[in-house]
Amino acid sequence: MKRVTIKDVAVLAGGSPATVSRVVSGDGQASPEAAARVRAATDKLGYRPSVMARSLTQSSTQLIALLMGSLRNPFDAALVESLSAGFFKKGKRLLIVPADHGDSDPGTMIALDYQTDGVVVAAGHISRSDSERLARLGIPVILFGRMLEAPGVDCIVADNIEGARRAARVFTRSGAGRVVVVRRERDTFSDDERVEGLRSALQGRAEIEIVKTSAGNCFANALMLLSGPERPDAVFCVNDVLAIGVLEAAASVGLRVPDDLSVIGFDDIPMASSPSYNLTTLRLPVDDVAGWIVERLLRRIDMPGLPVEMHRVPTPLIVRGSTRRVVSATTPAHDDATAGGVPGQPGK
Amino acid sequence: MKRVTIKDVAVLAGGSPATVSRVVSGDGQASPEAAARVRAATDKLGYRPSVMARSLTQSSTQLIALLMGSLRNPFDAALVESLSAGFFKKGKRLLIVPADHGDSDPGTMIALDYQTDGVVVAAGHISRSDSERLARLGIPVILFGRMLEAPGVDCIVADNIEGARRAARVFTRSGAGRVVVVRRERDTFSDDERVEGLRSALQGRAEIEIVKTSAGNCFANALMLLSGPERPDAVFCVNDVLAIGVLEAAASVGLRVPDDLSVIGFDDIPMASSPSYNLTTLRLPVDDVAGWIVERLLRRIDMPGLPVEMHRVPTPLIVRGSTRRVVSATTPAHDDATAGGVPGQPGK
DNA sequence: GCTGCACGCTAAAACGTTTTCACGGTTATT
DNA sequence: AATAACCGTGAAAACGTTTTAGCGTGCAGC
Repeated sequence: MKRVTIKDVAVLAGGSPATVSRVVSGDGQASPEAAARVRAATDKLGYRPSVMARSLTQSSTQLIALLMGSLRNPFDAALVESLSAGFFKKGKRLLIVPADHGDSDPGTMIALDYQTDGVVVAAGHISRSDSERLARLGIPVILFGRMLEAPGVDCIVADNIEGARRAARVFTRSGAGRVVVVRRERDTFSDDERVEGLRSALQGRAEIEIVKTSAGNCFANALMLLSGPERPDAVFCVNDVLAIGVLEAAASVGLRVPDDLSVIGFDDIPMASSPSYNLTTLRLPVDDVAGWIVERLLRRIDMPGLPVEMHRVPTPLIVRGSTRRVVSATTPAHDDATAGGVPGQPGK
Repeated sequence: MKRVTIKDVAVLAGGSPATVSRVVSGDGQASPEAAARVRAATDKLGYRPSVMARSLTQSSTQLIALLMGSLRNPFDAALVESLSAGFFKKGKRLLIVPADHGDSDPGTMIALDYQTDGVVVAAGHISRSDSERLARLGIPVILFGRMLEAPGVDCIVADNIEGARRAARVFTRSGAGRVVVVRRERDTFSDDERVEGLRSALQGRAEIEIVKTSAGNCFANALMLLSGPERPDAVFCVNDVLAIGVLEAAASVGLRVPDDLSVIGFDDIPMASSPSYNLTTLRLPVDDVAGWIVERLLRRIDMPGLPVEMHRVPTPLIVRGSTRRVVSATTPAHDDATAGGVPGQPGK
């Protein structure tokens, strides 16, 4: 019922709390006999130091706040899983903060309340002023999916523009004249970059229309789009979930993919490679992203003075069955539609 | 750089730390003027009480440990999201502990280290001895997906047996003679119940074969199964992800669903209702599960003496296109294949 | 005009650690 | 042989809160 404290261990081991502390932390020096006695006592009592008490005297709580939004998109779920495993291995614990609601405050507050060692914004949002406030208090922040220039804030973002360009090249090469871009309702940094990248690469070569939709309504919207009079030749979706909605709508109205319609997504979630979708997409490698975040945050916690880093993670084009294979005899040299390498499957 | 403490507020407000504490906690009495001065000071300094320090004197840390395994299955991801939102609304924070590796220790340890107010085992595992240890220390535990009789441990489990029976009824009614059960490689409490429920309901009416597979290999295994000489008439899968693998294999070998093959899954993940799968399944209502867990854990934290509760959540059959519609003229009375009600769609 | 009481507040103890400081006792250096 | 360096240890301070005990003050009741 009552917690076993360092004092209990001390009296059982016949020493002082200081000695016990030194033994369990492993740092300080203690005589072999004392250490043995302490060790025996801790084992017998099942003693575990209180992180709460420890973090009073030391600065670190070993806690990382993870701002996350919805996990409905499998990519986000995978990212959270990968982050959680990565940090856990390094002895850091994740405090999860739902950041759905656009308000950025909760994350900041919790980071302060719990004296978090760092903050990761995985699928949520945080305002500039909040991140600056955290940085001022010496709490490092890592942003995923958004560039924000602020002291102490590192960013990691997919190479959206180059990815979108690769998609554009696939489209133009197969002679698409009408291209539709499907994006989420809320404008995000990454989505903006993706459509802007596509638009700039398609400049003049194709007519572009932009459709905004939620994941839930994507099927219905795509249905309307594809059965309308001005049917597109190609659809670029800002993520795979939307792309799958489009594929389903296409199947539903009897359009053949890729003959009648090309579709390209973004992320390369496991579902994208399932036989019934077989979606061409730009891969956003989850484990690379998570790995970078973990490593970078730990390094910055170690040395807070580090200059900020803006990391772009490459987005290789994964060619599957939702786009036409081009025979690549027509176009002369710079054939890099399949560039970027295809390093293994997304899942394990 | 330096944390603003209650003392800083006290000197600025011209009072003592005790007064400040009483004002911010709202509990104690303080004169209106003093309260105003304190309030002004906290605002000006941006003071936030340290949860760490607070939990030294009080018992509660407002932390809940969440043991979770992989989030690859959308159901698990949705559960974590729902739990996180639910607890957050109640002022509790979630500490996530990856419990993939079968070892149960990490969760227990972390619960102790951080003096967690409670533990939720969402998609992981915890041993009997560990949960008993936690209970002995006054840390409530809630188990999802597994029944474990231990003091202080509440359990919530899907009504697997009744669900499986409903599936069995659909199969027998459409005259299935060969039924295959697809389950995960690792035996879990829920999976055991599901196959046992099906088996007992099918007793003598059909030949049953059991196949174990991982989600990743499900497609390949189903391919072999369906193209073999003794093709089944119906497949019952222990979750929707597996069922979708089977559906894809069926499509791939040219089997028509439901004419040549009936398929039933479990969970009712959003994907199951997508037009290309249209999977008949047993719904496991995520938000109900999460809601019960949140409410139950909070109540038990409030009053630790509560008798343990074993909750079964109903699993209504959701009839879609992967099973044959029976005209229900043949069978006499107890036609409850579609019983249990169909309360709305799974996602929002 | 005392006693008693409620009120507003402060000083100090407590929570469970880590860490600094000091103190003997060895052992090494001259 | 004296001094220095070192090692193992314990007492005590510190971390930022909450809470208990106590201390004046002013007001009502006798």
